Amino acid sequence: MVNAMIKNQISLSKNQKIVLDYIQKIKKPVKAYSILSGVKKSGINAPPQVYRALDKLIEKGKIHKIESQNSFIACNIGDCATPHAVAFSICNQCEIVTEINDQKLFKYLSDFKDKSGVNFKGYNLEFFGVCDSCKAI
Amino acid sequence: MVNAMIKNQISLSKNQKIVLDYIQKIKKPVKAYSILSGVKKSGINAPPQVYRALDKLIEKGKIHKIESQNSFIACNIGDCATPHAVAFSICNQCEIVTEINDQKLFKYLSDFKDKSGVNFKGYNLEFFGVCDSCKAI
DNA sequence: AAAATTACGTTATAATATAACATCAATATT
DNA sequence: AATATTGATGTTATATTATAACGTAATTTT
Ligand SMILES: [Zn+2]
Ligand SMILES: [Zn+2]
Ligand SMILES: [Zn+2]
Ligand SMILES: [Zn+2]
Repeated sequence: MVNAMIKNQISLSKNQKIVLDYIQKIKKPVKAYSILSGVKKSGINAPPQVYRALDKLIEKGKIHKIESQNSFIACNIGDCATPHAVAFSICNQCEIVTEINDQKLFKYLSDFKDKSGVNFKGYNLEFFGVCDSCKAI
Repeated sequence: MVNAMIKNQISLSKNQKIVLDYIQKIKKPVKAYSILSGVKKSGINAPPQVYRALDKLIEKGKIHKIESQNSFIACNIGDCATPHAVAFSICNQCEIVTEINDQKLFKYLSDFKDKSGVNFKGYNLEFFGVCDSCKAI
């Protein structure tokens, strides 16, 4: 069906919408159990409901997991075409996370080959430093 | 003291040695509670003893944490000068992890500046793909 | 030697994540 | 339309990962 392709790009289930709305509202990375607290009033009661929604939202490129923090953040690029090829900067002081959208960096990493010539489908890059706001203090 | 500099490079406490020996023996990434099981016979009884050793070994560049797996692996480069500037390849099928030692990649990442010109002290990069052995199957 | 720092041992608990199972809803297949 | 398949939900329980807190011991610095 023609509509299937269009629909697949955007269709989110009820719980997925609830969780995504919450994550997008919070501008910072947020942890699974904070999400659970935040969406209890919307009828989500238990961890599996949150984790299932998170998994699907990651697959669909709507959010990303910040591995070094076990936290989740809304995609800042808009439905990342490649949800497993992402880069972030993380402030060591305030722990704010910013998704990096740099085509040159993406190309460099996508083209990278290791010493045996193996090229990789995806990558997760987390930069650590001190953000401008924290530097100013 | 002059010896301090020399000593600091290598000195590990008793528990740190036990944990490092175990991780180096296992060639694959290993999880904290597997380490705990593996070193119980050496007199380490409880999680905090393992996690403390892990923290110090990371600081000292002897091991690295694979964030996407919550696992730990011995440094393959030899006391990484910058324990928080590391890159790995991870096979999606067998989950084997290889530390990448590529000066060009390191320079590229160390020199990287984001859009506001901020440069970062460290980074953690995990590439995902299929390793040669798994491709052969 | 005294003080300060680092490491150790132990108990308990916090925080993160998944297994398992029953049910419901939407979508394809016949 | 009935049936099969798939995806999503609700729920309980449990597994996995990690740290808090406290007292003691060893080591290093002054
Ligand atoms: Zn994104
Ligand atoms: Zn900051
Ligand atoms: Zn290393
Ligand atoms: Zn493999």
